Amino acid sequence: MEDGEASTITFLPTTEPKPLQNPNLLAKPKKETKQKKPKTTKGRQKIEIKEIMLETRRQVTFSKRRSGLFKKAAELSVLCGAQIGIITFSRCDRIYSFGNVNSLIDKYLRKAPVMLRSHPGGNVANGEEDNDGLMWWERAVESVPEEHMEEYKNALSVLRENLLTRIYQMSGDRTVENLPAFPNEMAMADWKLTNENLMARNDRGYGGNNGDLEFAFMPQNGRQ
Amino acid sequence: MEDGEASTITFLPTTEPKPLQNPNLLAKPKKETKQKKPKTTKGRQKIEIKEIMLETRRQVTFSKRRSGLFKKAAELSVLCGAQIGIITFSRCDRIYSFGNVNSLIDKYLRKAPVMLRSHPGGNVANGEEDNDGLMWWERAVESVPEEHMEEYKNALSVLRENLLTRIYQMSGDRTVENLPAFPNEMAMADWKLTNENLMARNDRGYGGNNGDLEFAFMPQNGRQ
DNA sequence: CGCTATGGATAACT
DNA sequence: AGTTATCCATAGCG
Repeated sequence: MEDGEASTITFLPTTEPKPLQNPNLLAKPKKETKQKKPKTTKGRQKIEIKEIMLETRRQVTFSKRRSGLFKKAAELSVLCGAQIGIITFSRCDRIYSFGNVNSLIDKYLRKAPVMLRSHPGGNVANGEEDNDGLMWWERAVESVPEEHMEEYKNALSVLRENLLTRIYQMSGDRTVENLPAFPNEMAMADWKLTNENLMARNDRGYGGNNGDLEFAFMPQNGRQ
Repeated sequence: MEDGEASTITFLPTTEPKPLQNPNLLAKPKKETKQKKPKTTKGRQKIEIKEIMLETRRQVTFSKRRSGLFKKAAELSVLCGAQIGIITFSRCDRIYSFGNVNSLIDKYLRKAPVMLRSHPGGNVANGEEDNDGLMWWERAVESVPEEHMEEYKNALSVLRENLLTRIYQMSGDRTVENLPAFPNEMAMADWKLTNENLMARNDRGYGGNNGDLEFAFMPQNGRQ
């Protein structure tokens, strides 16, 4: 179960029970015992997209729709070869996530790296690496020569500060991020903007030689 | 536009054109001009959930389904008062995101904080704060007294290292995170697991006094 | 990008 | 949890 071989769950067949017969005239003989039931339920009605006030109903809807959302995400991922991660916090702050969120967060943060304005000598685009292939911020403090320690500390301080404010500053680019506190109506507007293809970002942002040093969480070698 | 007041876009009305008439007997008189069109298109067929090989078709599907996914997410967010963030990388690594991803990443990372095993003196759960209310890692390097500089540096080094490995170590809890490289079939299995309510995490993880120091990106005061 | 037919998600009810 | 009737997302085409 360590490498996610899905063990015993049959993931693909579950989506495709595949009666492998003529797909038309699907005489679904389910519940033959009570085949006569002209109109018992009202079926699915249209509901208004507004916060559900009744607690129980909201929880049921949350569970159902979350399942549906994750299923759609899985389908999209498979169909289009995309990586998708979803983070969901319920009202009472229970977290439900889908996909390899950690890896995606890593990738996401890497896409819009923090700019380090001061760092010890040179910039990384010019190949200012250590001899063991590490960027300066990856090196242990002990390996920094004493005469560079001061600026190293400064740079590290800036790095740390950038890191702390990272999350709140990344919105400078073309992503839709200017929500005040996500007051639950903004989601629609968010999707509205999203739907308008406003958030497509193709900034490579890595390996660029713009002179500034870019910070990335993890260069290449994920330590598994 | 700084505080995300959504400016001129009319978000709610757009979702609800709301004919505000009797919702039944919706005689959709669309395209009255060519009302006779017995069967022109084959409509929607069932497709197999398998990677679409034809490039153009895959892109179209990606666009359509991504829109649908984001719409569903928005609806879920509004209906249930949940915070939802989606990160999507297309095959060619274009990123599309939904929701206040930064804030959610912050919250997500805070839910399973990095344990800092060594830091200068005391642990934060015991209220080891600076007099200006900052945790030690938030303080500038310059404010660290000289006699503590050495251990400060060590701790900062550990912090940085933890930060780098953060993303790959967080999977120790009950989240489904053990995907090898997201090889595009795992998504289904992932959703399968998800669907089984295996990823509900109610670890508070914050404010706990387990003796270890917990690291959080940003304690409380997001700088706007 | 629009249209249409249909598969599938799901609100309401057991 | 299971069922069903509805509604909506969307595959396949202009």
